[in-house]
Amino acid sequence: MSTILNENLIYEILSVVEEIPPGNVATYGQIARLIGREKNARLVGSVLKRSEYYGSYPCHRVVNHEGRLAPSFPEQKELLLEEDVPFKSENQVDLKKAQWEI
DNA sequence: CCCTTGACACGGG
DNA sequence: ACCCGTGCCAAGG
Repeated sequence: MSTILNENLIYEILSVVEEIPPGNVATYGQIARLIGREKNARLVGSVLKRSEYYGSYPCHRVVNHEGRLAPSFPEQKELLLEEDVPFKSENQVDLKKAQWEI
């Protein structure tokens, strides 16, 4: 009963992440808005941090509102480059070109 | 129940 | 571009 919120959140967040097309990225805030929780961007991050526990999701396609990559996720850059995601600088995605448009 | 954490966001300087 | 303060809120201790 009391864990339903947690489970719903994880499900909603991961099902949005799953829909990000290859070659595009979404921001934490964008995902939060898409699930109707605009102010919960930090929560999106903490779910993705342990997303491996829930299965295989393209969590490398999620960056912050500046296009910066996630700390403690060294493989992220290579995974994005493999999909030809455009970078603006060494560790910053070009959001103008790469952000997922709904 | 209170306190701290945090893969965030946003506005200022 | 960088650093800082503030707001945010579920989760974990």
